[in-house]
Amino acid sequence: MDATVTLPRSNPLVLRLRYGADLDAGDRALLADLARSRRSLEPQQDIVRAGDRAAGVHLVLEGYAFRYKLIDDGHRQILGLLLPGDFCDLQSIVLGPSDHYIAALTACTVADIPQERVDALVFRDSRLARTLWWATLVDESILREWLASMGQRPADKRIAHLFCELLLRQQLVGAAGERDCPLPLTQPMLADILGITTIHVSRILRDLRLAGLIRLKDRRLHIPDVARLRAFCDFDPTYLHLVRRPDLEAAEDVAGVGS
Amino acid sequence: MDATVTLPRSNPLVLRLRYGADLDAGDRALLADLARSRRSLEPQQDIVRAGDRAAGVHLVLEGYAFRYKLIDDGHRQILGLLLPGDFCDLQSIVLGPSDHYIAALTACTVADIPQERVDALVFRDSRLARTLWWATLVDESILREWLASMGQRPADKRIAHLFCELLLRQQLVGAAGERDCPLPLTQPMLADILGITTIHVSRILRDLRLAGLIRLKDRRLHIPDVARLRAFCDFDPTYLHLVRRPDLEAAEDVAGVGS
DNA sequence: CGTCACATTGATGTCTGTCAAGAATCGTGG
DNA sequence: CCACGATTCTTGACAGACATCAATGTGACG
Repeated sequence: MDATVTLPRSNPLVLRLRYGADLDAGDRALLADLARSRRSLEPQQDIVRAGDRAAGVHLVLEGYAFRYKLIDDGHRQILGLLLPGDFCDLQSIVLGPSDHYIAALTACTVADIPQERVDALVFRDSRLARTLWWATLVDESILREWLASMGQRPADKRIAHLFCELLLRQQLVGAAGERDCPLPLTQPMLADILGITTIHVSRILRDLRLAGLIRLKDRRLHIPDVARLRAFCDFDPTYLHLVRRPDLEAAEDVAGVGS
Repeated sequence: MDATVTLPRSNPLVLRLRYGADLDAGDRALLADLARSRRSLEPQQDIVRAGDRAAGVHLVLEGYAFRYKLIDDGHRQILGLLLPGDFCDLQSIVLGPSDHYIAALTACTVADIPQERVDALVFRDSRLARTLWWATLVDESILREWLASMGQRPADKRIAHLFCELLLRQQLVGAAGERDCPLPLTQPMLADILGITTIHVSRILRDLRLAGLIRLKDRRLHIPDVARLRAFCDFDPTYLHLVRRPDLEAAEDVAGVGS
């Protein structure tokens, strides 16, 4: 619960957005500047509440956060995990009040960014526009994968798939090793992510442990053989969109980016 | 399967995007112009294939389309339905090759729009930028609701919730009445949407019919008492973001929209 | 008229949920 | 340092939802 997620040396936002576009020093400076006003949050503290008028855009700098919805007054469905470098509610500048909740999972540092600043970046500078939009689209892509997982994968592979994703996403921001990463998720949280009960999470984790696929200790996840776990759950990282595409440069020219 | 979805009198794209921003005549003309090159598709014909280099952006003008993923070679998970006025792959101008498939569900008319044209609109004109981005963000919001539904609602309420959503989304583009709308989904399709088997879909539909909540005839869905069905499945349309927000105008001023 | 996909129903099995009860862990305060 | 409560985590017994297997009926279409 209080496992501290390592702070990457560089700005996690810049680390993440490398995959969105090739940013120059000026772009990076603009991005880094967004993270100036920092705020610390307790675990479980809400960052965004559904229906609230958006005061600004929030960015996770340290720790984990998560999105969730409440269904039928009592059931909570976790909709996604937010790691350092992820925007919580970039969409609010367009959509307005959020339709879901966002809360700190671990102790967190977040940046509060005034709407207008992001707004100006998004709708004036086309390369940054592309990059910030890219960030929301990757979110959407991850949601599609989670939905596919929920619908078609049995619970054990669903957990395994989630673990593969978390290892990789944390590696992106320098918060994980080759075969291990922080995993500050309690079993009740995992249950809400996977749409199953805590009790089942416990049993499945035991089975995965017995199969030698994972090891959990001190709120860290160890994966002895990443390839084996990936094969087990049919993990294909394409949906994270981590490859720079050669054809994007051409598209950027068309859009008239040439600084 | 071959039920023809009514063509709204006005351009469905313009009808849909009304909720994204207040567009002037010039904006509407630009949007309408996007839909000039039309193409007809057979049911089940793929519009976008995962991994393919994106040739352009696709827009549904008539009929239904759907997104899906294939898991473990054989299991298909439907990730969303695309109705007239919905972009299939607006995200491709930023993300590149799609990470999922998109196919026609009924006979469809789609517009093929060259990447560059959308690209120019998105990254040059800030009001249209906001509007097109809005469209993708609503997609994302619907995905979150589907995921929540999948994780926390039992199958019967999941179907009911889907039906409420479909009735409303079709009303938006003038393709539905007060209490009925086209429903060109076969039971195997519904099964893939809900993550259950065809057999179960059949039984659940029977139960809903016996409960007097729905009637299905000639590929149309009739909902005798919409309020009752909404109550049954806890349907709250907030996630569709159909309200214009007063504070957006202010934000638009900041972004320098005032044409 | 035969084929094929869709739709319906029954019998049975399995995954996951519910109920119940301990055990382990952790933060807090005495 | 220990005690305490509060979460977690774990395990068992049982029930229910949904899957699988099988069979039959229906309708569209060549």
